[in-house]
Amino acid sequence: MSGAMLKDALVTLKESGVRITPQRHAILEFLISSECHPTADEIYKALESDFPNMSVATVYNNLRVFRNSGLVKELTYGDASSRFDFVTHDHYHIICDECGSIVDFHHPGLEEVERLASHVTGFKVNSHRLEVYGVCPTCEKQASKAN
Amino acid sequence: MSGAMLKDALVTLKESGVRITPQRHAILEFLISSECHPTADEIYKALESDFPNMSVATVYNNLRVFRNSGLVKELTYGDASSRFDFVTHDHYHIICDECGSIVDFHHPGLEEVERLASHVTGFKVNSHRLEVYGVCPTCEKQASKAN
DNA sequence: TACTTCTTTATAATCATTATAATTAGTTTA
DNA sequence: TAAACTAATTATAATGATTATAAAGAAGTA
Repeated sequence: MSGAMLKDALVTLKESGVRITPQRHAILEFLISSECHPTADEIYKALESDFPNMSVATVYNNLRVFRNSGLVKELTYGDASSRFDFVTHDHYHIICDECGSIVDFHHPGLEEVERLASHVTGFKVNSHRLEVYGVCPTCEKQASKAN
Repeated sequence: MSGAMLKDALVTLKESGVRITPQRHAILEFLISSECHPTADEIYKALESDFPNMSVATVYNNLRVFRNSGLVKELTYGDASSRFDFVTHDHYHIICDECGSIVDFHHPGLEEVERLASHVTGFKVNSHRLEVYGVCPTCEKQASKAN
C-alpha cells in the first residue's frame, strides 16, 4: 500500500538521477500518507519537529523536483497557496466553496472532450484539469442549522 | 454584438446598485473587446493613456465587482497573474503549455460529471472548472522546425 | 581521501494582490 | 440646482506566496 508507493517513488527519483536526501524522503512520505492535499507551508510545519533547521525553500525546491518527475501534482488557486497531491491513480477533485476542503472522486477520463478540443483548436493535447465546486455536507448542515 | 453586450452589462450593474464610473465603463469595454483574457496589469496598462491617474487597485477592485455580479470570470494559475474573461456563453479554455496562449472552445456542459461527483461525495454542486492543456499549432510548428 | 556536484540553509528579493486612509465624484433628495 | 450622503478612486503601504542567491554541507566518485 503506502509503503510500496513510497518505495516506487524513491526508485523513480533515483532512476532520473535525483539524490534521496532525508528531507526528500520525509516530504514524500508525508505527501503519501496525507489525506488532505497539503500546502508547502503545511508540509514545512508538519516536518518542523523532525527537521528543525529545514528551510521553506527546501520544501518548494523539492516539490518542484517531484512535480518534474511526475510524482506530484500542483493544484493552483490564484492568490492562495498551491496544494500538492501525490499522483496515484487518476482522480478529480471536488472543492467546497465555503470551507475549501478538497475531496477526491473518480470518473473515467474525459478523452472525448480532449478530442473535441484538439479537433476544434488544432492543439496537440497533453492533459486536462477538471474541478467541481460546491458545498460539502458539513457546511450544508451548518447552513441549514443557521436558518 | 459587442455594443449590446456592453449595454447589457451596464444595465446588470446598475440594477444591482453598482455605480457606473468612467473607469468601470472603460474596463468593461476593454474586457469585451479583448480576445485574449487579459491580466489585471494588462488592463491597467491598456487604459493608462486614457486614465493616466488610474490606480492598479481600481482595476482589481472593479474586476472583483464584476466577478461578484457574474459578468466576469477569473482564471487562476498559482503564482502567475490571474486572467479575466468576460462571460458570454459557456465555453472552456485550452491553454498552450509552451507559450501560455488561451483559446476558447465550446463543449456541452459536463452535467453528468457533476451528478456523479455529487452522488459520490455528498456535495451540493455549484459549478465546475475544466481546462485542457497542450501545444498550440504555432508552437508545434516551431518545435518541428527546430528538429 | 580529495574532488566534483548536487542539496540545503538562511536570507533577501520579487511580484501579485489587498488594506488603508484621504480625496474625489456619483446619486439622491430637498 | 445644491447640499448631503455614500460609494469609488487614488496613492501608498502591507501582505504573503514563491523564487533567487550565495555560502555551507553532504553525497557520490575516482
